[in-house]
Amino acid sequence: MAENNIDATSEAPSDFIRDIVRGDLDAGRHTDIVTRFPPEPNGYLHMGHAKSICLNFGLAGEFGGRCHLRFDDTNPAREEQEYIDAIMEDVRWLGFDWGTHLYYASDNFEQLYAWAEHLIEAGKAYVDDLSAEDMREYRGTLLTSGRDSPYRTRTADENLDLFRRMRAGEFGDGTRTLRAKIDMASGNINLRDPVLYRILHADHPRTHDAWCIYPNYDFAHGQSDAIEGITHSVCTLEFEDHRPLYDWLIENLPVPAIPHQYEFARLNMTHTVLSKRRLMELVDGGHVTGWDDPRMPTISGMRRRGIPAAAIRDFAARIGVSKSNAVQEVAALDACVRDYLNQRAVRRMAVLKPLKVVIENYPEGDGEMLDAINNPNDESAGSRQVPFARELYIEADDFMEEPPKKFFRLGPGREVRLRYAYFITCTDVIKDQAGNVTELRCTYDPETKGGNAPDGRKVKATLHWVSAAHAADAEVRLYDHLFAAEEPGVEGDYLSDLNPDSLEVLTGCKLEPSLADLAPGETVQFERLGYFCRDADAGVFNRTLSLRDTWAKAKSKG
RNA sequence: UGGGGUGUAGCCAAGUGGCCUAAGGCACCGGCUUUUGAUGCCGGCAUUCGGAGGUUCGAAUCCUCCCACCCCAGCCA
Repeated sequence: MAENNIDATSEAPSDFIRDIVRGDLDAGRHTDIVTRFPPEPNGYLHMGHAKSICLNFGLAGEFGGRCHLRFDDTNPAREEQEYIDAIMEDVRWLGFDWGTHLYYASDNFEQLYAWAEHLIEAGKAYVDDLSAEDMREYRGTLLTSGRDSPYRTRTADENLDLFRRMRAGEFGDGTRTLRAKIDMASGNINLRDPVLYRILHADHPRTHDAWCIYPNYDFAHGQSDAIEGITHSVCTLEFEDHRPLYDWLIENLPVPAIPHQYEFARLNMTHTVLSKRRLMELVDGGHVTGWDDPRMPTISGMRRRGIPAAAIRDFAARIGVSKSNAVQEVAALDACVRDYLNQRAVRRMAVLKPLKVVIENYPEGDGEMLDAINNPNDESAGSRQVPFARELYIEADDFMEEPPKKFFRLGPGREVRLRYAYFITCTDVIKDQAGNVTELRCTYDPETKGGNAPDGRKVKATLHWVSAAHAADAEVRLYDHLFAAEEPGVEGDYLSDLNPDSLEVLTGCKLEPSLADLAPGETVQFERLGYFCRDADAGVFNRTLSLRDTWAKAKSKG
């Protein structure tokens, strides 16, 4: 999969954000657009972030602008270097490049501080001594307006003095804040004198102990946008009512540029959760093996699971961007993964639940090498040699002693094709004491080498197989939805919706020899089964996704 | 009468007064092809756009009222 960067969807997406950008460009409001992806380094990136990354970098790419990667690192209490590193790796893996435009909100701390003093001098910000509890009380409620803090009328000089002493470390955490002086009666709670700075004696991953006061999101984000020259600051819907504050700060500060904020609906998907808080709980609670557990909707989890970056990009393009709260079915993502892998993944044979087969009329000894096509959808993928011999393994599910009418695989007396090999007929069924089928005795027709009968004889099924003597052993991990419920947590605790069968570990699986040298991280198709990815853990394969299986569906319907 | 949003098929989503008796994708249902019961191909799938009124020759698109759902009361982002 070297050409992971080629997207399946070629048409340029159209949505309200792109309409706005196009309009701004056409009207000459901007000659170049600049966007940004602004993660807080307090966790790993997930599918929801992927949607945002594709939007922001996509916009820059489509309209000839650029997209910055900016860490919104204004809360040292929960940010870590580990997350910064992981985030950069994930964005790059997704296929995007921020070039030299890597920024940190913390790089702006000095400028932000100066702007805070500017607001104080203009009488538009004040130092408040209210405790968090009192401030909540003064803020009012959704239905009632708030009241002015008793400290709201301090003079600019007094505020300046206090604010400088806050920076100097004279006060303890939580004892004072810097607040914008806007309107305690506003219907928009974000405008009821929002906190701009808080005291936090904490070690910051980048500035360490240089500061003990930190700007919060509202004071850092828009101003960082202005400093970087961001033209379109795209965020999610929950920030919609922060926009008046965003604009108020931009208007009241001598910023070098005027950015604008636009909001779109965040991604929701069935059978999973997309919130850093919950994903963190799954990791900390040991419900998964880590942020990169293949069942996680994190970018690292999906990567380990074998999902190609191009499929994720295609998914982002297909679902579009809107303002309506929507829940995407995972099936839509699955379709993107299958589309991509069907075209690109090389085919191999592997038997997950082996059933031994002995071809009684086949000569004993080394056997022979047979030619097998690597990808019927891509001639350039070529072919390979697969060893065939007297003793083989076939999939246990491909045999039934008493096959029902619609089952057309192997059964006593039946003839089927072994892919790229021969037609075989089952002549005898060997069982153990308990009556379990342990081995099949078959005969083959030497005339059918390669898989076709010269007499035109047809067969109803083609089975995958592996030569017993040449097979490599492997552990294969089968994954299912992490959550059994479509929307975890709609009723009760979301953890109670965890799917107890989300992981099935199969050992003693038999692989064709070429699979032994597959590179970790590469996804291939196991014929008739699905797509599988070699894990970094040698000898382990993760199932990316099964193939569509109309037989299984028909069977379950009865 | 707190503020801000959203409502188009099972799930997404185009559409911005007349080529809309409403794109496209996913899902689903048929048929054909097939050395993967995969893939591919063909066909089906909203006389209707949250509801009710109104404006207009003409409305999913404009107006009014109503209904439903989502977000906001962190010194988180």
